[in-house]
Amino acid sequence: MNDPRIQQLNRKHCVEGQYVLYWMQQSQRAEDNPALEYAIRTANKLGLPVVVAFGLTPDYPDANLRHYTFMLQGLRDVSRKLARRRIRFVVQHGNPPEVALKLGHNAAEIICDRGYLRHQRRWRSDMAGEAKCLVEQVECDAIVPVEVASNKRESSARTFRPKVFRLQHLFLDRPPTAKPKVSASGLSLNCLNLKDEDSVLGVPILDVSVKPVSFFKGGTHAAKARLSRFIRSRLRGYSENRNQPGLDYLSHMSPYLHFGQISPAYIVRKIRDSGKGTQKDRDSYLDELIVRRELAINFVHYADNYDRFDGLPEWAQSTLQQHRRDKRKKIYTLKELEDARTHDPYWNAAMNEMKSAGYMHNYMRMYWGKQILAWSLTPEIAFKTVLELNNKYFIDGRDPSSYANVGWIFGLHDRPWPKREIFGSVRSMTIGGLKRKANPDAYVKKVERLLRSQ
DNA sequence: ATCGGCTCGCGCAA
DNA sequence: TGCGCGAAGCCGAT
Repeated sequence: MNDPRIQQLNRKHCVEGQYVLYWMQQSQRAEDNPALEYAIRTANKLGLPVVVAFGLTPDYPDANLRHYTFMLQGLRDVSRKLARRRIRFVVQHGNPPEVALKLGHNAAEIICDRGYLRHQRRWRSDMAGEAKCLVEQVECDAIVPVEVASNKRESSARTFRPKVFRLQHLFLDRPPTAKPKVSASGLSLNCLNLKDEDSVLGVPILDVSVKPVSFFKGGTHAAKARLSRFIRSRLRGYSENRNQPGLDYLSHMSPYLHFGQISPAYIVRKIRDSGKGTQKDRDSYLDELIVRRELAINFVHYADNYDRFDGLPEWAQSTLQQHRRDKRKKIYTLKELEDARTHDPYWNAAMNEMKSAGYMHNYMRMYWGKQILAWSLTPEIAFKTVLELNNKYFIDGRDPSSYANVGWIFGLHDRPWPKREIFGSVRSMTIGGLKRKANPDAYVKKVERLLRSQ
Protein backbone atom coordinates (compact mmCIF):
# COMPACT_ATOMS: atom_id res chain seq x y z
CA MET A 1 0.00 0.00 0.00
CA ASN A 2 1.28 3.43 -0.90
CA ASP A 3 1.40 5.89 1.96
CA PRO A 4 -0.55 8.98 0.81
CA ARG A 5 1.72 11.11 2.99
CA ILE A 6 4.59 10.51 0.57
CA GLN A 7 4.51 12.27 -2.81
CA GLN A 8 7.02 12.41 -5.63
CA LEU A 9 7.69 16.06 -6.52
CA ASN A 10 9.51 15.32 -9.79
CA ARG A 11 9.90 12.47 -12.27
CA LYS A 12 13.57 11.90 -11.65
CA HIS A 13 15.39 8.92 -10.19
CA CYS A 14 17.84 8.12 -7.45
CA VAL A 15 21.35 8.91 -8.67
CA GLU A 16 24.89 8.14 -7.54
CA GLY A 17 25.46 10.29 -4.48
CA GLN A 18 27.24 10.63 -1.17
CA TYR A 19 24.16 10.75 1.06
CA VAL A 20 20.39 11.04 1.24
CA LEU A 21 19.37 14.59 2.06
CA TYR A 22 16.43 15.45 4.27
CA TRP A 23 15.73 19.11 3.66
CA MET A 24 14.02 20.08 6.92
CA GLN A 25 12.09 23.32 6.77
CA GLN A 26 8.54 23.22 8.08
CA SER A 27 8.80 20.40 10.62
CA GLN A 28 11.64 21.48 12.86
CA ARG A 29 11.84 18.46 15.12
CA ALA A 30 13.93 15.34 15.49
CA GLU A 31 11.20 13.09 16.85
CA ASP A 32 7.75 12.11 15.63
CA ASN A 33 8.88 13.30 12.23
CA PRO A 34 7.81 10.98 9.37
CA ALA A 35 10.08 12.71 6.82
CA LEU A 36 13.15 12.17 8.97
CA GLU A 37 12.43 8.49 9.57
CA TYR A 38 11.64 7.97 5.90
CA ALA A 39 14.94 9.61 4.94
CA ILE A 40 16.87 7.33 7.30
CA ARG A 41 15.17 4.21 5.93
CA THR A 42 15.84 5.34 2.37
CA ALA A 43 19.49 6.02 3.17
CA ASN A 44 19.83 2.61 4.82
CA LYS A 45 18.33 0.94 1.77
CA LEU A 46 20.89 2.69 -0.46
CA GLY A 47 23.75 2.02 1.94
CA LEU A 48 24.35 5.75 2.37
CA PRO A 49 24.46 8.16 5.31
CA VAL A 50 21.65 10.65 5.89
CA VAL A 51 22.20 14.40 6.14
CA VAL A 52 19.57 16.77 7.53
CA ALA A 53 19.77 20.34 6.25
CA PHE A 54 18.01 23.54 7.21
CA GLY A 55 18.20 26.78 5.22
CA LEU A 56 17.97 29.88 7.37
CA THR A 57 16.82 32.85 5.32
CA PRO A 58 17.13 36.24 7.02
CA ASP A 59 14.19 37.68 5.05
CA TYR A 60 11.45 35.12 5.58
CA PRO A 61 8.13 36.84 4.75
CA ASP A 62 6.93 38.96 7.71
CA ALA A 63 9.41 37.38 10.14
CA ASN A 64 11.34 39.44 12.71
CA LEU A 65 13.70 38.87 15.62
CA ARG A 66 10.85 37.60 17.82
CA HIS A 67 10.17 34.73 15.44
CA TYR A 68 13.83 34.00 14.68
CA THR A 69 14.77 33.80 18.35
CA PHE A 70 12.03 31.28 19.02
CA MET A 71 13.00 29.29 15.94
CA LEU A 72 16.69 29.24 16.86
CA GLN A 73 15.85 27.88 20.31
CA GLY A 74 14.01 25.07 18.52
CA LEU A 75 16.84 24.39 16.08
CA ARG A 76 19.23 23.93 19.00
CA ASP A 77 16.89 21.20 20.28
CA VAL A 78 16.90 19.58 16.85
CA SER A 79 20.67 19.75 16.73
CA ARG A 80 21.08 18.10 20.16
CA LYS A 81 18.53 15.38 19.41
CA LEU A 82 20.02 14.54 16.04
CA ALA A 83 23.54 14.45 17.47
CA ARG A 84 22.36 11.94 20.06
CA ARG A 85 21.02 9.78 17.21
CA ARG A 86 24.32 10.25 15.33
CA ILE A 87 22.61 12.08 12.47
CA ARG A 88 24.41 14.90 10.73
CA PHE A 89 22.62 18.29 10.91
CA VAL A 90 23.63 21.18 8.69
CA VAL A 91 22.23 24.70 9.09
CA GLN A 92 23.28 27.28 6.53
CA HIS A 93 22.33 30.85 5.76
CA GLY A 94 20.56 31.27 2.45
CA ASN A 95 17.35 30.98 0.54
CA PRO A 96 16.03 27.56 1.72
CA PRO A 97 15.49 25.93 -1.69
CA GLU A 98 18.96 27.10 -2.77
CA VAL A 99 20.53 25.62 0.34
CA ALA A 100 18.67 22.39 -0.40
CA LEU A 101 19.81 22.42 -4.05
CA LYS A 102 23.41 23.13 -3.16
CA LEU A 103 23.54 20.27 -0.67
CA GLY A 104 21.31 18.20 -2.92
CA HIS A 105 23.95 18.36 -5.63
CA ASN A 106 25.81 15.51 -3.94
CA ALA A 107 22.71 13.62 -2.82
CA ALA A 108 21.29 10.41 -4.23
CA GLU A 109 17.80 11.53 -3.29
CA ILE A 110 16.21 14.53 -1.58
CA ILE A 111 13.37 14.20 0.89
CA CYS A 112 11.48 17.22 2.20
CA ASP A 113 8.61 17.98 4.53
CA ARG A 114 5.53 19.95 3.58
CA GLY A 115 4.34 23.54 3.95
CA TYR A 116 1.13 25.03 2.64
CA LEU A 117 1.69 28.73 2.21
CA ARG A 118 2.39 30.17 -1.23
CA HIS A 119 6.15 30.61 -0.76
CA GLN A 120 6.53 27.21 0.93
CA ARG A 121 4.92 25.48 -2.04
CA ARG A 122 6.99 27.47 -4.51
CA TRP A 123 10.22 26.67 -2.65
CA ARG A 124 9.54 22.97 -2.97
CA SER A 125 8.41 22.96 -6.59
CA ASP A 126 11.35 25.18 -7.65
CA MET A 127 13.77 22.90 -5.86
CA ALA A 128 12.23 19.72 -7.29
CA GLY A 129 12.32 21.20 -10.80
CA GLU A 130 16.01 21.99 -10.64
CA ALA A 131 17.29 19.03 -8.64
CA LYS A 132 19.13 16.32 -10.57
CA CYS A 133 17.68 13.52 -8.46
CA LEU A 134 14.38 12.24 -7.15
CA VAL A 135 12.61 14.56 -4.68
CA GLU A 136 9.96 13.14 -2.37
CA GLN A 137 7.78 15.14 0.00
CA VAL A 138 6.47 13.67 3.25
CA GLU A 139 3.48 15.09 5.08
CA CYS A 140 4.49 15.89 8.67
CA ASP A 141 2.31 18.91 9.37
CA ALA A 142 -1.30 17.95 8.75
CA ILE A 143 -2.57 14.76 10.36
CA VAL A 144 -4.71 13.90 7.35
CA PRO A 145 -2.94 14.99 4.14
CA VAL A 146 -4.89 17.92 2.77
CA GLU A 147 -6.02 16.32 -0.48
CA VAL A 148 -6.92 13.05 1.23
CA ALA A 149 -9.22 14.87 3.66
CA SER A 150 -11.04 16.77 0.92
CA ASN A 151 -10.58 17.54 -2.78
CA LYS A 152 -12.03 21.03 -2.54
CA ARG A 153 -12.20 24.21 -0.52
CA GLU A 154 -14.54 23.54 2.40
CA SER A 155 -17.08 26.16 3.35
CA SER A 156 -17.20 25.50 7.06
CA ALA A 157 -16.17 23.21 9.90
CA ARG A 158 -19.55 21.53 9.63
CA THR A 159 -18.80 20.09 6.19
CA PHE A 160 -15.14 19.37 6.90
CA ARG A 161 -15.50 17.75 10.33
CA PRO A 162 -16.94 14.36 9.29
CA LYS A 163 -14.35 13.97 6.53
CA VAL A 164 -11.32 14.56 8.70
CA PHE A 165 -12.74 12.65 11.65
CA ARG A 166 -13.36 9.57 9.57
CA LEU A 167 -9.75 9.45 8.37
CA GLN A 168 -7.64 10.71 11.27
CA HIS A 169 -7.17 7.23 12.80
CA LEU A 170 -5.09 6.18 9.79
CA PHE A 171 -2.45 8.82 10.51
CA LEU A 172 -2.08 9.02 14.26
CA ASP A 173 0.54 6.37 14.97
CA ARG A 174 4.03 7.34 15.95
CA PRO A 175 6.26 6.91 12.88
CA PRO A 176 8.54 3.90 13.38
CA THR A 177 12.05 5.08 14.19
CA ALA A 178 15.04 3.93 12.18
CA LYS A 179 18.74 3.80 13.04
CA PRO A 180 21.17 5.16 10.47
CA LYS A 181 23.51 2.36 9.34
CA VAL A 182 26.17 4.49 7.69
CA SER A 183 27.91 7.37 9.43
CA ALA A 184 28.10 10.81 7.82
CA SER A 185 31.07 11.85 9.91
CA GLY A 186 33.52 11.67 7.00
CA LEU A 187 31.61 14.28 4.97
CA SER A 188 32.91 17.81 4.98
CA LEU A 189 29.92 20.17 5.21
CA ASN A 190 29.72 23.71 6.56
CA CYS A 191 27.31 24.40 9.40
CA LEU A 192 26.47 27.51 11.39
CA ASN A 193 27.32 27.38 15.08
CA LEU A 194 23.85 27.54 16.63
CA LYS A 195 25.27 28.48 20.02
CA ASP A 196 26.63 31.70 18.56
CA GLU A 197 23.45 33.75 18.38
CA ASP A 198 25.20 36.80 16.93
CA SER A 199 26.57 34.95 13.94
CA VAL A 200 23.28 33.14 13.28
CA LEU A 201 20.90 36.10 13.70
CA GLY A 202 23.27 39.05 13.28
CA VAL A 203 22.48 39.40 9.59
CA PRO A 204 22.01 43.05 8.52
CA ILE A 205 18.73 42.58 6.66
CA LEU A 206 17.08 40.65 9.49
CA ASP A 207 14.15 42.69 10.87
CA VAL A 208 14.85 43.42 14.55
CA SER A 209 11.88 45.76 15.10
CA VAL A 210 10.03 43.35 17.41
CA LYS A 211 11.75 42.06 20.54
CA PRO A 212 11.87 38.39 21.56
CA VAL A 213 9.49 37.28 24.31
CA SER A 214 10.29 35.52 27.56
CA PHE A 215 6.80 34.04 27.85
CA PHE A 216 7.66 31.34 25.29
CA LYS A 217 10.81 29.34 24.94
CA GLY A 218 11.10 27.54 21.64
CA GLY A 219 11.83 23.88 21.01
CA THR A 220 10.41 20.37 21.25
CA HIS A 221 11.50 20.01 24.86
CA ALA A 222 9.65 23.14 26.01
CA ALA A 223 6.63 22.18 23.90
CA LYS A 224 6.31 18.75 25.49
CA ALA A 225 6.76 20.15 28.98
CA ARG A 226 4.04 22.73 28.37
CA LEU A 227 1.70 20.09 26.97
CA SER A 228 2.14 17.84 30.02
CA ARG A 229 1.46 20.77 32.32
CA PHE A 230 -1.68 21.60 30.35
CA ILE A 231 -2.94 18.02 30.47
CA ARG A 232 -2.17 17.73 34.17
CA SER A 233 -3.81 20.91 35.34
CA ARG A 234 -5.98 22.47 32.64
CA LEU A 235 -7.60 19.73 30.58
CA ARG A 236 -10.22 19.15 33.25
CA GLY A 237 -12.57 22.11 32.85
CA TYR A 238 -11.16 23.06 29.45
CA SER A 239 -14.48 22.94 27.64
CA GLU A 240 -16.14 25.18 30.21
CA ASN A 241 -13.33 27.68 30.76
CA ARG A 242 -11.56 28.03 27.47
CA ASN A 243 -13.49 31.14 26.52
CA GLN A 244 -12.68 32.91 29.78
CA PRO A 245 -9.84 35.25 28.88
CA GLY A 246 -9.10 36.02 32.53
CA LEU A 247 -8.23 32.35 33.11
CA ASP A 248 -5.45 30.33 31.59
CA TYR A 249 -7.21 27.32 30.08
CA LEU A 250 -5.04 27.20 26.98
CA SER A 251 -2.46 24.68 25.84
CA HIS A 252 -0.26 27.31 24.12
CA MET A 253 0.69 24.74 21.50
CA SER A 254 0.20 26.95 18.44
CA PRO A 255 3.67 28.59 18.40
CA TYR A 256 5.26 25.14 18.61
CA LEU A 257 2.96 23.74 15.95
CA HIS A 258 3.71 26.68 13.70
CA PHE A 259 7.41 25.84 13.62
CA GLY A 260 6.80 22.10 13.54
CA GLN A 261 8.55 21.73 16.90
CA ILE A 262 5.84 19.35 18.07
CA SER A 263 3.86 16.81 16.08
CA PRO A 264 0.07 17.28 16.00
CA ALA A 265 -0.37 13.50 16.05
CA TYR A 266 1.74 13.34 19.22
CA ILE A 267 -0.56 15.90 20.86
CA VAL A 268 -3.64 13.94 19.82
CA ARG A 269 -2.25 10.72 21.32
CA LYS A 270 -1.26 12.45 24.55
CA ILE A 271 -4.67 14.10 25.00
CA ARG A 272 -6.62 11.01 23.94
CA ASP A 273 -4.72 8.64 26.22
CA SER A 274 -4.32 10.99 29.18
CA GLY A 275 -7.42 9.95 31.06
CA LYS A 276 -7.59 13.55 32.27
CA GLY A 277 -10.65 15.77 31.95
CA THR A 278 -14.02 14.61 30.69
CA GLN A 279 -14.76 13.25 27.24
CA LYS A 280 -16.24 16.66 26.49
CA ASP A 281 -13.02 18.42 27.52
CA ARG A 282 -10.91 16.18 25.30
CA ASP A 283 -13.32 16.35 22.36
CA SER A 284 -13.45 20.09 22.52
CA TYR A 285 -9.66 20.37 22.54
CA LEU A 286 -9.23 17.84 19.72
CA ASP A 287 -11.85 19.57 17.61
CA GLU A 288 -9.72 22.68 17.65
CA LEU A 289 -6.46 20.86 17.07
CA ILE A 290 -7.72 18.63 14.29
CA VAL A 291 -10.80 20.15 12.68
CA ARG A 292 -10.04 23.87 12.99
CA ARG A 293 -6.33 23.58 12.32
CA GLU A 294 -6.74 21.36 9.28
CA LEU A 295 -9.65 23.43 7.98
CA ALA A 296 -7.18 26.33 7.94
CA ILE A 297 -4.75 24.18 5.96
CA ASN A 298 -7.58 23.27 3.57
CA PHE A 299 -8.27 27.00 3.13
CA VAL A 300 -4.71 28.09 2.26
CA HIS A 301 -4.24 25.05 0.04
CA TYR A 302 -7.34 25.55 -2.10
CA ALA A 303 -7.74 29.35 -1.98
CA ASP A 304 -4.89 31.06 -3.83
CA ASN A 305 -5.93 34.42 -2.39
CA TYR A 306 -5.98 33.26 1.23
CA ASP A 307 -4.26 36.45 2.39
CA ARG A 308 -6.54 38.88 0.58
CA PHE A 309 -9.97 40.38 1.09
CA ASP A 310 -11.17 38.79 -2.15
CA GLY A 311 -10.43 35.35 -0.67
CA LEU A 312 -13.48 35.75 1.58
CA PRO A 313 -16.79 34.04 0.69
CA GLU A 314 -18.99 35.96 -1.76
CA TRP A 315 -21.79 36.67 0.69
CA ALA A 316 -19.33 38.15 3.20
CA GLN A 317 -17.61 40.40 0.67
CA SER A 318 -20.88 41.71 -0.72
CA THR A 319 -22.51 42.39 2.65
CA LEU A 320 -19.40 44.26 3.86
CA GLN A 321 -19.38 46.27 0.63
CA GLN A 322 -23.02 47.22 1.10
CA HIS A 323 -22.10 48.67 4.49
CA ARG A 324 -18.78 50.25 3.61
CA ARG A 325 -20.19 53.77 3.91
CA ASP A 326 -21.89 53.20 7.26
CA LYS A 327 -20.93 55.73 9.87
CA ARG A 328 -18.06 54.61 12.14
CA LYS A 329 -18.16 55.91 15.71
CA LYS A 330 -14.37 55.82 15.86
CA ILE A 331 -11.69 55.47 13.24
CA TYR A 332 -8.20 54.69 14.50
CA THR A 333 -4.96 54.76 12.57
CA LEU A 334 -2.66 51.76 12.51
CA LYS A 335 -0.30 53.63 14.83
CA GLU A 336 -3.00 54.36 17.41
CA LEU A 337 -4.07 50.72 17.37
CA GLU A 338 -0.52 49.44 17.60
CA ASP A 339 0.14 51.76 20.55
CA ALA A 340 -2.99 50.39 22.28
CA ARG A 341 -4.49 53.88 22.54
CA THR A 342 -8.19 53.30 21.94
CA HIS A 343 -11.14 54.20 24.18
CA ASP A 344 -11.70 50.49 24.97
CA PRO A 345 -9.63 49.20 27.92
CA TYR A 346 -10.35 45.56 27.08
CA TRP A 347 -9.19 45.99 23.54
CA ASN A 348 -6.07 47.84 24.69
CA ALA A 349 -5.28 45.01 27.10
CA ALA A 350 -5.53 42.53 24.23
CA MET A 351 -3.18 44.62 22.09
CA ASN A 352 -0.72 44.81 24.97
CA GLU A 353 -0.86 41.07 25.57
CA MET A 354 -0.13 40.53 21.89
CA LYS A 355 2.87 42.84 21.92
CA SER A 356 4.50 41.64 25.09
CA ALA A 357 3.63 37.92 25.15
CA GLY A 358 3.59 37.22 21.40
CA TYR A 359 0.24 35.66 22.11
CA MET A 360 -3.38 36.60 22.78
CA HIS A 361 -6.17 34.68 24.44
CA ASN A 362 -8.26 32.99 21.75
CA TYR A 363 -11.49 34.66 22.75
CA MET A 364 -9.85 38.07 22.75
CA ARG A 365 -8.41 37.44 19.29
CA MET A 366 -11.94 37.43 17.96
CA TYR A 367 -13.07 40.46 19.88
CA TRP A 368 -9.87 42.32 18.99
CA GLY A 369 -10.29 41.68 15.25
CA LYS A 370 -14.01 42.45 15.16
CA GLN A 371 -13.35 45.84 16.78
CA ILE A 372 -10.71 46.68 14.17
CA LEU A 373 -13.36 46.05 11.53
CA ALA A 374 -15.69 48.43 13.38
CA TRP A 375 -13.02 51.13 13.73
CA SER A 376 -11.51 51.16 10.22
CA LEU A 377 -12.45 53.37 7.29
CA THR A 378 -13.14 50.38 5.02
CA PRO A 379 -13.29 46.60 5.46
CA GLU A 380 -10.27 46.20 3.15
CA ILE A 381 -8.18 48.48 5.37
CA ALA A 382 -9.36 46.54 8.43
CA PHE A 383 -8.37 43.26 6.80
CA LYS A 384 -4.88 44.54 6.08
CA THR A 385 -4.48 45.92 9.59
CA VAL A 386 -5.60 42.72 11.32
CA LEU A 387 -3.32 40.59 9.18
CA GLU A 388 -0.32 42.87 9.54
CA LEU A 389 -0.50 43.09 13.35
CA ASN A 390 -1.22 39.36 13.57
CA ASN A 391 1.88 38.43 11.59
CA LYS A 392 4.13 41.00 13.19
CA TYR A 393 3.54 40.20 16.87
CA PHE A 394 2.25 36.64 17.21
CA ILE A 395 4.89 33.95 17.38
CA ASP A 396 2.31 31.72 15.71
CA GLY A 397 1.61 34.37 13.04
CA ARG A 398 2.19 33.69 9.33
CA ASP A 399 0.55 30.29 9.76
CA PRO A 400 -2.37 28.79 7.83
CA SER A 401 -4.35 29.24 11.06
CA SER A 402 -3.51 32.96 11.03
CA TYR A 403 -5.08 33.40 7.62
CA ALA A 404 -8.16 31.39 8.58
CA ASN A 405 -8.54 33.27 11.87
CA VAL A 406 -8.16 36.66 10.19
CA GLY A 407 -10.66 35.58 7.55
CA TRP A 408 -13.10 34.45 10.24
CA ILE A 409 -13.29 38.00 11.56
CA PHE A 410 -14.66 38.93 8.12
CA GLY A 411 -17.03 35.96 7.73
CA LEU A 412 -14.81 33.09 6.54
CA HIS A 413 -16.02 29.61 7.62
CA ASP A 414 -18.92 31.32 9.36
CA ARG A 415 -22.56 31.92 8.56
CA PRO A 416 -24.54 35.10 8.09
CA TRP A 417 -26.18 36.80 11.04
CA PRO A 418 -28.78 39.57 11.33
CA LYS A 419 -27.66 42.77 9.68
CA ARG A 420 -25.92 45.41 11.74
CA GLU A 421 -24.14 48.66 11.00
CA ILE A 422 -20.74 48.23 9.33
CA PHE A 423 -20.76 44.42 9.72
CA GLY A 424 -23.74 43.76 7.49
CA SER A 425 -24.56 40.10 8.05
CA VAL A 426 -21.04 39.21 9.20
CA ARG A 427 -21.10 38.18 12.86
CA SER A 428 -20.42 41.10 15.15
CA MET A 429 -19.05 41.23 18.67
CA THR A 430 -19.61 44.09 21.09
CA ILE A 431 -18.25 45.29 24.37
CA GLY A 432 -21.65 44.49 25.92
CA GLY A 433 -21.41 40.89 24.80
CA LEU A 434 -17.88 40.63 26.12
CA LYS A 435 -19.00 41.81 29.57
CA ARG A 436 -22.02 39.53 29.50
CA LYS A 437 -20.15 36.36 28.59
CA ALA A 438 -16.64 36.79 29.84
CA ASN A 439 -14.97 38.55 32.71
CA PRO A 440 -12.90 41.13 30.88
CA ASP A 441 -11.83 42.93 34.04
CA ALA A 442 -10.06 39.77 35.19
CA TYR A 443 -8.38 39.72 31.79
CA VAL A 444 -7.19 43.31 32.16
CA LYS A 445 -5.66 42.39 35.54
CA LYS A 446 -3.95 39.38 34.01
CA VAL A 447 -2.39 41.53 31.31
CA GLU A 448 -1.31 44.16 33.85
CA ARG A 449 0.50 41.44 35.81
CA LEU A 450 2.14 40.28 32.60
CA LEU A 451 3.34 43.80 31.75
CA ARG A 452 4.76 44.30 35.25
CA SER A 453 6.68 41.04 35.07
CA GLN A 454 8.48 42.03 31.85
C1' DA B 1 -31.18 33.51 33.40
C1' DT B 2 -33.09 31.69 29.14
C1' DC B 3 -35.31 31.83 24.67
C1' DG B 4 -36.45 33.01 19.96
C1' DG B 5 -35.62 35.47 15.89
C1' DC B 6 -32.46 37.11 12.74
C1' DT B 7 -29.85 34.98 7.81
C1' DC B 8 -27.39 32.04 3.90
C1' DG B 9 -25.49 28.08 1.62
C1' DC B 10 -24.39 23.38 1.97
C1' DG B 11 -25.39 18.49 1.99
C1' DC B 12 -28.51 15.09 2.47
C1' DA B 13 -33.04 12.81 2.02
C1' DA B 14 -36.77 12.40 -0.83
C1' DT C 1 -37.16 20.68 -3.72
C1' DG C 2 -37.29 20.93 1.19
C1' DC C 3 -35.10 20.83 5.51
C1' DG C 4 -31.80 21.07 9.25
C1' DC C 5 -27.98 23.12 10.73
C1' DG C 6 -23.79 25.84 11.77
C1' DA C 7 -16.89 28.20 16.79
C1' DA C 8 -17.63 31.48 20.61
C1' DG C 9 -23.13 36.72 17.45
C1' DC C 10 -26.84 40.52 19.24
C1' DC C 11 -31.06 42.15 21.22
C1' DG C 12 -35.43 42.27 23.36
C1' DA C 13 -39.09 39.66 25.54
C1' DT C 14 -40.30 36.65 29.17
